[in-house]
Amino acid sequence: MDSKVRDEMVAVDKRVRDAGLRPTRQRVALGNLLFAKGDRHLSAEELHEEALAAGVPVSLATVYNALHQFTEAGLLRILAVEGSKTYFDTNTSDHHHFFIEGENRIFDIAAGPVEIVNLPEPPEGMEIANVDIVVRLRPKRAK
Amino acid sequence: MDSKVRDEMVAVDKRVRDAGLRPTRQRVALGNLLFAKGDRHLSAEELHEEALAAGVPVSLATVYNALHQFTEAGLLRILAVEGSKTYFDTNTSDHHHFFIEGENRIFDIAAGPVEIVNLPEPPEGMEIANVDIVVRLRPKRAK
DNA sequence: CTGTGTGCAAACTCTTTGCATAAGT
DNA sequence: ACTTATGCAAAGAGTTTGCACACAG
Repeated sequence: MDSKVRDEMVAVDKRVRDAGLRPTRQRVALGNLLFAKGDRHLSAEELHEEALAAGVPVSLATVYNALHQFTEAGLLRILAVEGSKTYFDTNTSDHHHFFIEGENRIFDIAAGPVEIVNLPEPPEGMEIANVDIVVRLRPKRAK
Repeated sequence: MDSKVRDEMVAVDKRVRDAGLRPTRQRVALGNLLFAKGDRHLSAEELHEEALAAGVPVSLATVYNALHQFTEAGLLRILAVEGSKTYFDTNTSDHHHFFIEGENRIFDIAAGPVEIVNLPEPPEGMEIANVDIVVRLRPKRAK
């Protein structure tokens, strides 16, 4: 194994530990799949399949557990898209998404210049947790 | 029955008819519940309960059917909020939402001045169907 | 060792479907 | 009459839970 990969695994181990979770085989393996390749948008089932494909025989229930624990720890965010499945985003910073109707594909909008103006104040006693923008796309129809 | 209510029911009948749907008792009754009171955010189950409470013994399957048919006809929109339930919005014009974490409550952001600047171009061959902004709120924590 | 995590299967929730009956045009 | 809609119950998808066994500290 080259040193870069090993460093990543050490880093994931630390992230999991810092989140107050035991760095078990399964959690570290899932963490590696999630965090090693940049920003990802995954459902539990997709991650489960990836794990099996990677030779980590983790159960689906454990994948759900890990995803929720990571989310509580701030390592993941849940994406607000309609549809039956829950998607998790490995990028927890403020950024936004394109969503392709019909295909259930999601990808990031480059974070840079997008900005919302004139957002109203939240009601008394509430504060803004975050702002999600979803730009729903459809195939351009022929003229 | 006063003339205003009767006029509303005639209008709903026409909306349903214009959508290419037979104005059956159930669809008209559901349409009235949906459209008579301004903008609403409802799940299928909530609408079902309202219908029963209003003395319209409609089945849950029919509520789902009607909601989807109305959505296809452009009379409703599906809200993009995470969570297991699907919410339907009776306001189909471009507007945005506050979402209260934990309570699953949704309400409109006054449409007026909110604006997004510097939204990137959609990828080749795609066009924007719509843009949803969800502002997630949480209770302000004491200082 | 001790306690937390995991895996399995069963349970649960929300939604959709199939088919006989009822209602609209 | 003819066709489409409805209601019921059962199936389906996604997710969660309970409990015995395994593993990390």
